[in-house]
Amino acid sequence: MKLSTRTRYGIRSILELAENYGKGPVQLKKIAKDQEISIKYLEQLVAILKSAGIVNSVRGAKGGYMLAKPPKEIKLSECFNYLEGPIVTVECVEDDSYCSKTSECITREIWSEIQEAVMSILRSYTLQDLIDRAKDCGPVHYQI
Amino acid sequence: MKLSTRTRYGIRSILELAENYGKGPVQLKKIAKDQEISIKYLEQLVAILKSAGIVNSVRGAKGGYMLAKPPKEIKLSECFNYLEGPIVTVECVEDDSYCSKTSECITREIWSEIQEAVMSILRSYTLQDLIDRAKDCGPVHYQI
DNA sequence: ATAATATACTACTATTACAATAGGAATACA
DNA sequence: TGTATTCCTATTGTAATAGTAGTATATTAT
Repeated sequence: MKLSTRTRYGIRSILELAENYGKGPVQLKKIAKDQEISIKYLEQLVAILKSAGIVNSVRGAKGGYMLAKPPKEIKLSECFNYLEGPIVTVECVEDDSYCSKTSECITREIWSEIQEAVMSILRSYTLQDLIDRAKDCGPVHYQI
Repeated sequence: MKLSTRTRYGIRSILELAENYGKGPVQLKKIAKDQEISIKYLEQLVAILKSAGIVNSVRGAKGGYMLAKPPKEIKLSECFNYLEGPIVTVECVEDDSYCSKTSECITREIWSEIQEAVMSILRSYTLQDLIDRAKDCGPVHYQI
């Protein structure tokens, strides 16, 4: 149950965009340097976020990326879902028809419970919450 | 964040042992058949549980495996930890020295929170709870 | 004793998902 | 026109998971 680098890098990048919300596009070159991530790998991560509608892009010179909505309106759960993929501990939790016994399966209930607990925590934070808390405690560090 | 088959098969097997607690050893041959798992693969999973002290074994003809303690005294969290490995969303959650910024890192707090939520759910169930709930709702199904 | 049954141990192979690299096309600005 | 940037897609590398195989060792039953 380790987070993938896709999720870790992706969220670091989103937070950098959140800090710069309203200040025009941020180039991948800058994010790559700040976060010490390969720019080519970053391109792919950001593509996921773009197709998810979380970020917008401007092509060409002076282009870059920006959040599609104010940080206050983006929940951590959204970002997580697209980067890490839907949290599915076991298939049957999402797909009733995966197994004929879902309605009577005890373990399935527990995986559902866990999944819901994780999502509920992620839903409770917006990007704005994160950058605010960062400011409260001094310099911004996103080591996720 | 999908569970490995190691965890899924492992817990299914443990539950079968829990059902048979006090009735002498259960052979892998039987578990393998009941749960539709390769017996050779099962050997390895059970070896993990044995070295963890969760199950005991009896060698030779009429041998097999059994829980080392009553189902009531085995928490799901224990089994999970040994099978899936410790839940570590990011390294820094467990290892303060992993990063010099842990004390000021906001995202780290959130991963800690999630990790603790998952563990607390797993800690709240014993194997006995699971087999009891199974009996409440009819035939026993462990499709985990 | 010997045969049958079962765990114990160790090595190997296959498959998959993740991580990262690479090259070039399209777009926009100056 | 040249430079900076995103966009697209193919390829490769790497590590973890999943599964197979063979043989050794212990116990029971005949």
